[in-house]
Amino acid sequence: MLFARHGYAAVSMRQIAAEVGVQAGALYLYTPDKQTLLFNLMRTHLEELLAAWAAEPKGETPQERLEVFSRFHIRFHLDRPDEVFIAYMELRNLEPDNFAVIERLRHDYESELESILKDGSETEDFRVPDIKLATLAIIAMLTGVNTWYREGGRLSRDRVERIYCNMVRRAAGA
Amino acid sequence: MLFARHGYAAVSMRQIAAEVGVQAGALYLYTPDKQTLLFNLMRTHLEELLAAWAAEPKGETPQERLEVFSRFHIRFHLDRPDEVFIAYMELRNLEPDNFAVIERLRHDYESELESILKDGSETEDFRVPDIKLATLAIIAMLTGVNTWYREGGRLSRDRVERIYCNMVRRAAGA
DNA sequence: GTCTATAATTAGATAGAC
DNA sequence: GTCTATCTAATTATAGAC
Repeated sequence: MLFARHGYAAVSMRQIAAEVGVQAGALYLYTPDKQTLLFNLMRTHLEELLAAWAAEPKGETPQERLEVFSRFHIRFHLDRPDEVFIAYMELRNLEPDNFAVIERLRHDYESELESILKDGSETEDFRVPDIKLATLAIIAMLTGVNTWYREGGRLSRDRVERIYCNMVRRAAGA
Repeated sequence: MLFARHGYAAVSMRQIAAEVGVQAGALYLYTPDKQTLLFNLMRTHLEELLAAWAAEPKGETPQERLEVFSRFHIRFHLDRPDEVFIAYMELRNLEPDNFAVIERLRHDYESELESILKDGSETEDFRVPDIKLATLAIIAMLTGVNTWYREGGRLSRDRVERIYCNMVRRAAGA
């Protein structure tokens, strides 16, 4: 997607139209304006993320749940590099109302990991000095895969998932 | 800085001029064009990062060196949120030649952590299945602090540094 | 449903007065 | 060294033909 490669502000409606194969005016049959186009891309992405996580079979123990989450996060994000990039990079180009909606969705997702770490801390499966901080640190680490992973590179996806799972597990003090 | 808040492409030379307190034409006394302005911001930031790291007193053991690096990284990045944001977000707006220079500088910095992890793996201070991957994962985790940390928030900087050090140490299998 | 044409605005960059 | 004025090109969005 053009937004991912060049950024929302740098891409014109004409360029988008050319990529889709229509003239610029025709785009306005599908979106009221450029801002709404960006907003819907990001909203759809995050709603799909939450729906996919809800449909994921959960583990029993906190340790299993943490591993399931880590693998799910990497898999889902590597499958959608463009959408992930946009969802992280274009937040500042959202108008305030749209921004609030997106932030809410993102927070809902973070809460899923947070509750795993919280449960695991109470059962002493994990040892984290600060649950919120660990949540954000682990998500940052996992999402970082998207910045360097390339299909057909040195490491297979399964190998990457396994290594990151290991680091996450240890970062959580498991 | 305006580039950090709204993005390179979204900010006009007129807006920059207004912030500095001059008219648009006067900016071209200080930069040949907008692209060079962005490039110099990013280059200066990364050169200062490398210079500051070079001036940092290193530890003796791999474990000490990893802790020094983690604390240095967090401290330096929290001191310059705007520059960090720009250096990470505006890579795609650099022209190819400029991009190559910036990427080289970034890689030089990553190599510093990589060599710590490599040395520590050989002495068995650390246990990482893949050194390059651990390097990128740790840097992503540390840089993630900038996305949520706010001065005067719930946790002091020293506390944040300490917690992250702990997670990094564990992620490295120390 | 798509195109062409265009309105209204804004962009980066330059020229010349002072 | 800065400002005013301006050039050229590109922008979002709309109107109306087909």
